[in-house]
Amino acid sequence: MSEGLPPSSGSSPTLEDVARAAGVSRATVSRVINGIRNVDPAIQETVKKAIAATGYVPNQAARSLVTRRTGAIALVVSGAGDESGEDPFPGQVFADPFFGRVAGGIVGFLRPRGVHPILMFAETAETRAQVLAYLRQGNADGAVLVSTNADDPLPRLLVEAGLPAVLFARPPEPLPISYVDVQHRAGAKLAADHLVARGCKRIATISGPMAVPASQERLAGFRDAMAVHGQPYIPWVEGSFTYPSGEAAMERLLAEHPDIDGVFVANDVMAQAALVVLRHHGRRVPEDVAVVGFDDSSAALACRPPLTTIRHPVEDMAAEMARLLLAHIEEPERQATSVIFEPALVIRESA
Amino acid sequence: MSEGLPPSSGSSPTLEDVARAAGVSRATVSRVINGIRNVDPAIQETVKKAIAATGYVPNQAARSLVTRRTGAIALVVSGAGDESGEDPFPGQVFADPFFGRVAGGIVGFLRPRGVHPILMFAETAETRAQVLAYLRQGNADGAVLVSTNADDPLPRLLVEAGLPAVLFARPPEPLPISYVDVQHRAGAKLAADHLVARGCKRIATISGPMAVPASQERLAGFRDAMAVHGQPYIPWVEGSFTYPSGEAAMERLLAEHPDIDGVFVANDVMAQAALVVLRHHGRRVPEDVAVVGFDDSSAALACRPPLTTIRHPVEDMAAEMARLLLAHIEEPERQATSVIFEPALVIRESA
DNA sequence: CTCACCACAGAGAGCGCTCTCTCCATTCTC
DNA sequence: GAGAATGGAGAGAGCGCTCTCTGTGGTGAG
Repeated sequence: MSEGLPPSSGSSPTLEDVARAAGVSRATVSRVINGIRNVDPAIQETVKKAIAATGYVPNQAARSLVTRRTGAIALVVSGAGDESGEDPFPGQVFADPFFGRVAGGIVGFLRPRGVHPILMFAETAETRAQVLAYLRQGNADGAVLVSTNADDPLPRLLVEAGLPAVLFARPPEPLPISYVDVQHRAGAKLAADHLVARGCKRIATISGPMAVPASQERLAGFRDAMAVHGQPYIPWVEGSFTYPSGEAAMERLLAEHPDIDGVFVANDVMAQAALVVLRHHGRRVPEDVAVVGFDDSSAALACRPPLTTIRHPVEDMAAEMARLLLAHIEEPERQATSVIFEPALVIRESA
Repeated sequence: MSEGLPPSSGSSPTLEDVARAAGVSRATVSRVINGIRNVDPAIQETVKKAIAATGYVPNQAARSLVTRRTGAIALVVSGAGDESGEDPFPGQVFADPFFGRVAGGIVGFLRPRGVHPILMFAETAETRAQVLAYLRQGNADGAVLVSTNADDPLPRLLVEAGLPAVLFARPPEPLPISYVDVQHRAGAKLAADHLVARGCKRIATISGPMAVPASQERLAGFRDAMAVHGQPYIPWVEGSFTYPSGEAAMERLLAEHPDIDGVFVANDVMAQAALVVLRHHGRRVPEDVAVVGFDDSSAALACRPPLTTIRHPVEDMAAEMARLLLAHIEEPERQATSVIFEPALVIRESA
């Protein structure tokens, strides 16, 4: 059939092999593969047959070398800022449904575009350097960064290195970098308004860690809205977004304010814990104490009773992050932008 | 200082730039970077200074082109075998704590070795082809595969393509491919023995989907052990490892066998649902009904009461998968091997 | 003193691809 | 019907790196 020798066995066929099989030049095969420019339909057909016959697959490394694109992006979970040499692996990160939703949103957007995320963690100075080096080596074209810590230096490092990156949540320090976020204050206001509308009189709140800007916003938004309702003083305990911290916070709240009849908890995981503590103390939800969470994560549905919460469109936000990142990669001079999402009240049974 | 021109601004410095700055050849710089062979210590020092001065970072694409290694591996979650053109993105996969543990174990092992996993999903014939093409293009050196479905064709496709791969769980059809697994039968026996030792007399079980070999094994192991204890007939309802299926299964079990006093549930997520249903029906756990789960996932601790369960060393298994994969990449002719882990009973409060 | 040997460093050939530039054959314009 | 414009294909120069091969100076053996 073909007059060329079969491609040297062992290694896969190259463009050259296909070109020989099709009786055309390397350049023409390349054009057909990349679907560009003017190639005679008949020749196109011949080339496609040759590709199928040889079982040709383009070599990504060779392609990247000249295009300076890898078609991969890094999904970086950046964190605690533990500056010791130690590098405790944050296995629990994956356990958080929040991370799962982010990953899901990103993969959902990228997959149809043939881009796949490379999972990376950066907890220490050393691993941050690793991430930076990894990107500068051209292993990925850019990064989507989910920072769990306010004083994470990675966003700044990425900007300084001129690497395309998009953040989840507004960076604490002003930085020319694109990000997506949700209107935390507006969400907290929805919770406050709902609790007040329900008739709750003695309302308290469990916040997230004050080191996280989102926590500050939710707390401030909640307080502001409650002040508008005539309640400037709100009992408040700080949690850390984890289940145990939610338990502890709710216990403390009940001990200090046994008469509360409504609680706004800054995320669903802590709210789930709060529900268990309330039941344990014989409080009925929502009859005795109404509870509103934040996030509308899978935890909200696993709660008994199902949790009334503030929907945080994490998947959409994650998809938007991916979209912004691809845009920045495509157009390096593009200005940093922010995309802010609207939260929404989701009424279930806990309030 | 250096006599060469500064590297052309805009693009990053190359080996050539460093070589010029150090006054040596490209080959020598390459030797220093890769830490091989005999290079005069004085020259080594000069080269290192030049690298620091120029801010040189090796280009991974160029390196991959000649070494035929990328230093990346694919973490593939392969699934439902939905052969329609549709490709419903399995967002819920991430919600499953099991997946999180696998990812955690793999990242924990790979990260210190500078390897990062590329997250991929393969649910349809089309996406399976995508994964295969991705690997053949040399985007990753091999794959670690977590299959959620028994008749997943991907393992076979990987073997046929001669791509290094390691599976989580034994493949249903015999295949020359390495895998890790746990002794499901032995784990189920631990559960059976524990329930019997507790004094349970009317024991039932909720299994996983029969399409999954692990589910079959757990059920068979449980039945065998119970038969040894003189109870050959065990009420049984099939679930699908999800929370709602656990709810439904427990409801049905209670309806059909209201007098049961012990249940073995084939995973923790369904056990969590079962606990809620039991409480809802006024059954005390473990006083009225003892419950044993399987996996020892994060769900086990989130249960009230905390779940007695069978520990499935998922993280260790995932790390072993990664180890095996790197070994196969290193040594392509290596024989396929299996590594089977021991389960263990973890006694908490539910039984 | 000559020769073999070793330790190093440089030269240079690719790895497989993209993309510009060049060239040729048409078709169009007047 | 001559010249210009245009569609379509090939030639060839790299992209940045690794690695083999070659070359050279210094050392030990005979």
